Amino acid sequence: MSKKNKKQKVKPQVLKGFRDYVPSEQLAREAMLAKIRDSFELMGFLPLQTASLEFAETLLGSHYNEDSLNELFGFKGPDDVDMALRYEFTVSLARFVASNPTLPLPFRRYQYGNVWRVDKPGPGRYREFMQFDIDIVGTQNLLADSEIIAGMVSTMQNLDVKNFKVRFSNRKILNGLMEYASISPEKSSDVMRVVDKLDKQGRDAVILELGAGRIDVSGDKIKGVELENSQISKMEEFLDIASVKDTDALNNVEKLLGSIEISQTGIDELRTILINLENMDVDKSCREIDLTIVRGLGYYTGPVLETTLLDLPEYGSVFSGGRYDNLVDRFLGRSIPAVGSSIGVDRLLAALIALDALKMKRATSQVLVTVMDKERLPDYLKLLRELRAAGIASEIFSGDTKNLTKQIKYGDKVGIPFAVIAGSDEFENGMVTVKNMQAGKEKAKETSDREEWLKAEDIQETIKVDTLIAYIKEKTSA
RNA sequence: GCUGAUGUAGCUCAGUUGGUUAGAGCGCCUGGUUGUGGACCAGGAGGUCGUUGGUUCAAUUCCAUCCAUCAGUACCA
Repeated sequence: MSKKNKKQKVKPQVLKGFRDYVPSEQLAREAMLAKIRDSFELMGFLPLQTASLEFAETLLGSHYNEDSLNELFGFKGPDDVDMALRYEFTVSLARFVASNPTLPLPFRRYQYGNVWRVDKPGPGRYREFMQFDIDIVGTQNLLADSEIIAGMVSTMQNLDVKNFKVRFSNRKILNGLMEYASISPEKSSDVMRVVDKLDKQGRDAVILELGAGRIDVSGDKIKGVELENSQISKMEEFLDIASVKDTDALNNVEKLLGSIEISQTGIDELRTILINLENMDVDKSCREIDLTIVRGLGYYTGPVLETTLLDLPEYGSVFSGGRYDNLVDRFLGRSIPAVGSSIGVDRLLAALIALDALKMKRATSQVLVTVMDKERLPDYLKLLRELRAAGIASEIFSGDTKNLTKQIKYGDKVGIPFAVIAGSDEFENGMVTVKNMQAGKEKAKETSDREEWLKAEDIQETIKVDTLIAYIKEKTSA
């Protein structure tokens, strides 16, 4: 058949939107998770872990139909059950709360893990990705909303993210706006969706989409919401004042919508939150009221929250949420109010890597113990054991070669900062040689002569065996 | 989903106005150097030219199709 007898091979490919995390990325990711966890536990949040798979009906609720089944990783599982991978944690949290009636409320919990969505992948956007949520369930007290916002700011700060802003608004103001512009309930979610694009597409595009629609730069037609001109001009009145921030924005919107009860409630709530944030001493430069914030999700009922990186706005919101007072209804038939927010861990990680804002560690080992003389293996293992007992992460060269060149090359490639070398020269005198790989790397830049480089003195030192641990500790702490 | 662009080695790309053995740089492997990384030197592995079909004496090259990737856009519970 074919010219060569080729072995049947499986292509080593990953699914669209899925990915591997190489060790250096995973180390950064786990360091990030640890910081987030610390931030939330400092605020008294408790960990919860729920099942990755849920009944399709649990996840989708009233959306449980054919269309929505295509939008998630759903399938017929064992025992003939319709099930799906979770696409967020909030519904699972509601399910958990509904099935644990003795749970002390308010329940402050955090949860992190993978979620799965059938979305088109983009920069920092995957089909399997990690989210890290905080929520407070069982209270309408705006202190909860304020705590969530404060937690968002402090978490971003603990992650050493420099240039970010938590922006928030209130769905109640928008609900009143729908009333003001006489927009029917059927159209209001479409209108919200369009207004949500203001940031990305700009005011002109939004106005067009509220009316007859527009044609985008690629020539693609975008359907409009088909509002009346009178409705659109009322929306414009709002958009004009929405570009102003904080107290001024609230005062302006109060003039426009204050006569509508639900909007006034929303305005008052935001004022309360502002006062709380002030008393909590949350850095003003890290948060602001922005009345253009909408959030696509339909289940939000009150404050809505978003966090953007000012240096990378194209990554979208990296930490967002809001108040959802009706989600538990699905399971209980009565309301349990809740508010929460969620970090897109992988999106944020991708953004921070793109900003070069993370220290990327490559190795966990500080020391590589090389093996030159097989007869001396017990001595090498003793060194290794002592290093580890002293809390110094170490590994012995576990490859197949005795060739020292290759062992050192391995240490260089994987990024281990120190190599311990010992042969008969050292053992007979109770000594050991420690090579500083980083110093060697710098020296290599200065010299092109091999002999000179190998003889360079400050790259490695031969010291007494019993001073090895103190030596490494001193070098690594500096 | 829609619009457009692009698919040649692990990566970045060149190339063929259709013609027999498809190239470069980087990376990788081996040796120089089983007591030392980088640089250097010598050698080596690696390609169904994205898929399938069509036109042709002949297709990696032309045409169609599908698939994939990228960008924009839509949807996003």
